[in-house]
Amino acid sequence: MNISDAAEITSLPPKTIRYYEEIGLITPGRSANGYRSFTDMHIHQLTFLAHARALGFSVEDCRSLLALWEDRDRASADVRKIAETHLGAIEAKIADLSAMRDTLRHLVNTCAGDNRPDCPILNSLSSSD
Amino acid sequence: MNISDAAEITSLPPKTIRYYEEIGLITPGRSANGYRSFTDMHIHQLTFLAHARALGFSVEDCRSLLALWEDRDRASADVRKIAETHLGAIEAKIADLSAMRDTLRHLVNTCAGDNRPDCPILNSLSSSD
DNA sequence: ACTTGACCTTCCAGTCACTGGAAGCCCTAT
DNA sequence: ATAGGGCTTCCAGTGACTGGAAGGTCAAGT
Repeated sequence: MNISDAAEITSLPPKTIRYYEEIGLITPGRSANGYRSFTDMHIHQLTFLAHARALGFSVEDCRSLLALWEDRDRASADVRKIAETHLGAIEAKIADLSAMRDTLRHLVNTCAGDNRPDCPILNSLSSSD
Repeated sequence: MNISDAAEITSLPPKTIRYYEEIGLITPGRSANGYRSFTDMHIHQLTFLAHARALGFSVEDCRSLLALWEDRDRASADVRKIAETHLGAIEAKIADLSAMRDTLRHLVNTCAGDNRPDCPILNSLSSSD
């Protein structure tokens, strides 16, 4: 299977698949003409990677998760630890963004948004407290 | 005022201040010895930038906001538009992250996290549906 | 046989907003 | 004179791709 088929099946761009090979996440074979050749195993790996990335895991986390997935002697605790750490990071990011959202919402709501220059948004950004 | 004083006052790293000059956000003068020289105006600008960045505005948004701030004939509508767009982006990001968080939380909660290899997290990542 | 067009390949550069580090100049205090 | 700290510039790296150029390969149509 060539790269565009793998791309279609996994919904990953060909560029991304090449990148994953470059950083050693997958190692597809090569056909006689030099084209990458993807087997079902590679498709499974790419699907796994796509799902993990969609959950926001870093590529390095994905590397670890993929290794655990392929290790029949893994402990689920190792997987869970990675997931918990990531979950914590996501929750922290949500908290940060929520604080920004609240502040911004307030500022947007108090700004007239007309032709006049007075603007609580700018006032807030320039205030030193 | 030298860069380390400006950095302390604004809580911005010296490197960041140099970067802001490099990309044309600020244009501090130079002392005879070649050191950057920061006036109150620059401190105000840097403070403004630090606040805007803390609210998640991109550097390019910051450039626009700074220009509006310094334009006495601005329309607050222009400021508000930038803020609204950014607010929308933040809300979208929160929605994305919240979906990830919910999925991850569920997976983490259903994973035993012990020495056994069975792991709903890996099962979920490898499932094709 | 030839051409067209869609594939595929590699390699280089750019994204965003810094951040680290090296090499070297400047200033003050001892 | 020297030691230290602060300042300068420049280069490279971060994460995870993404765009584009230059060129090889393949199948179909004429």
